[in-house]
Amino acid sequence: MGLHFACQMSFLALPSFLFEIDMASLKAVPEMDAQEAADEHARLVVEIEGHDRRYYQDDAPSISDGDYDELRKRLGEIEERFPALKGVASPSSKVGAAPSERFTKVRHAVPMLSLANAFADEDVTDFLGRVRSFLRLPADAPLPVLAEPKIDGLSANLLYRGGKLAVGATRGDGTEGEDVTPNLKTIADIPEQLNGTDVPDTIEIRGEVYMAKDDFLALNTRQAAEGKQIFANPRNAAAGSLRQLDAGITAKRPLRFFAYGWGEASSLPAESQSDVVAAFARWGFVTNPLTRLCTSAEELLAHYRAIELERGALPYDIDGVVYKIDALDLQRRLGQVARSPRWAIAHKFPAEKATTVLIGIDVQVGRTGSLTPVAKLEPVTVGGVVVQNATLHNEDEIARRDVRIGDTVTVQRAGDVIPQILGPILEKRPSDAVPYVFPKTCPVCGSHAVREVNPRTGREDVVRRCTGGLICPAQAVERLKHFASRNAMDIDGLGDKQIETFYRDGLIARPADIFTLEARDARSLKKLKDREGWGATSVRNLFAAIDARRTVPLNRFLFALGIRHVGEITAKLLARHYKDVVTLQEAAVEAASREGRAWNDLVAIDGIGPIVADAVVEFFAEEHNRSAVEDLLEHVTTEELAGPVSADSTVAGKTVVFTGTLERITRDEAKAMAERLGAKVAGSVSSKTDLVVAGPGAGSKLKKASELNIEVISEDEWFTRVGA
DNA sequence: ACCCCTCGAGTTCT
DNA sequence: CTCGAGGGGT
Repeated sequence: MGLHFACQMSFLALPSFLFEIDMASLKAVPEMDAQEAADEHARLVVEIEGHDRRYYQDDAPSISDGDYDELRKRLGEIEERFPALKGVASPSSKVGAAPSERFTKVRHAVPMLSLANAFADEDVTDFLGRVRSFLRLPADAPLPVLAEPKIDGLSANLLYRGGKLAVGATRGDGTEGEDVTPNLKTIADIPEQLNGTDVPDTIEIRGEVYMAKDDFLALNTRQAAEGKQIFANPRNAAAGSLRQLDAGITAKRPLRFFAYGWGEASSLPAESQSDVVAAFARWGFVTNPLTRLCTSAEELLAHYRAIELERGALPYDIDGVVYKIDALDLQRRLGQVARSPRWAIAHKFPAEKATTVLIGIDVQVGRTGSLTPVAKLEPVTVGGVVVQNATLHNEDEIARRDVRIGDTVTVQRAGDVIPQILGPILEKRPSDAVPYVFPKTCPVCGSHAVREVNPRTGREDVVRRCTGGLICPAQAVERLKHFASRNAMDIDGLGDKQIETFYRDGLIARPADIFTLEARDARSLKKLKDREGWGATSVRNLFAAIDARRTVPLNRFLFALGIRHVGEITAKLLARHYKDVVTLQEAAVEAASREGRAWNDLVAIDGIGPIVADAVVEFFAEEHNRSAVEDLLEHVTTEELAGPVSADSTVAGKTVVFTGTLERITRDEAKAMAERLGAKVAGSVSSKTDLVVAGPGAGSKLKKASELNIEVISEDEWFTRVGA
């Protein structure tokens, strides 16, 4: 969706007010009038929900448990005095009796990870090679791998306590899903009670909820006959059926379940993936019959091809084959990278392709000024979804593929999600089609758009950027969206749509304007609540959401500024090193001269090199950026980044350096292990290092450690210390 | 001087 | 999710 602005939009200078909220001592509840109570209630709801989200989803609570309890208590008091405020919108309804309109969120005890993908045979052999080298297994050592079809459904997590189904949830974002227990209980393949002598006290069973193909067709026939919604494919039908608020409806839908894995478990009935899954079958689950234990790459690939041949004849949809290292001790040693395990991979079937006509190319302007071409396509169904847009990435990509407007092009959904344009079908090219000429000026503000030259490589950057900066309305809007977005300032109710209209109407032009919105609205004749689509409640909620972010963790604030090359992680690094914005700004200004300590300090931070440091320096060198930050700080207080709240291991929060040859595990394993225990692994010894683990052959790092008086231990001592 | 991995930035659709 | 760039190690 492109932005459509009147091209010559004047840059709006908005009055900036000093604004202070009256955070004076809270009134005793009985003295409040209904309006005050409603206001405070709304404010508390937003604040509590924000904390909940940070706690459950981001794993980064920003207040103490005690303070959080205070907020909940205050909310309870107000609701007791003004029961009308107890609504579905209140987080208190989660613990209260009122049934929520949505499903309750459930946090998975062990996150539900996603799998890395393999598309070619080579990716599979690479995977096995990586596993062997990570584990230091010789090429001829046996390495059993379990292969099973990847069912195209939705994964679910079933928590059994004492053998009884306690909670069933969807995968959600992997960390937190929705509680759909009553719905899952209607599925015949899901036992409510597990039978067996080796059933653990507590175990989370994981598997796939799906709908068989013929059941899906029958359901659609029935739905059509009753004039109800028909589903695009079995997966959508399964998802729609599972997420019914009325479990009675789910019961009438022919859902099935294959068990294939587990999350938290108080104990396990076996020491290999295949044996544990076999135990699931004994306990009463259905497991997939095409599961096979293989011992070589050839065998895995043969099984893949066998399944691929049988694919059409199978009673359910599948989109690939999953390979899992069978031995659980090896799985544990392999651990995980980012959010997928290193011991499993999904070998996908080739993506479905379709052809359609390229009817146009839009150019979007990003917050950094980047011009991104987006293909406008004649709508076409690919993999069960109608695709109308597809990114063309950049200028070079269009030239490389030589796609022209009017061309018939091949489209596929890569990794099953993002549509990709593979290229034109030349035989179908209209005779008058001309090569696409990428605009050299910004389509929104008309400024020159240039490809910067990378100072390191001397090569041109792939992206062309609008040089309009401040005067480009598209950039201004995108920056504001970024500022308010969930991982940045996280201002609820100030979404993309709102920002676009507020900007267009001159209400918000710069970040600081967000925080003066309420005060200006109070004086304005044209009130927000009179705008179309707005009411008194939504305005109150918005102001409450804004107020809730008048204090934010420094890392969020820095990320929100949108400094080039400073994303979430780098913002955290900066926040950890400089305890407030002013300190960072002073350091950046000082570093501009490259004399004195400031520049060296900046580049010394692990993860920050000259390019990133330069971006920070340049940001604060701009007068308008400094004044934007200054104005923001009139309204926003930053707080220090809370230290990593991690496992109570002895090395949690410590910075560890591994050096020399490690004999029991590889370097990668050591790093993964330390990180699992909440430690930060650094590459070189500095004053920030807490612990050095040295193997034989350690050299300069060991010397440096003793100079700095840092504790050095051996690999064996490391294992003792972390209790492994 | 390269190679690998992580991070940033941009994107689609339900 | 994917691509390219940046950082850091070899």
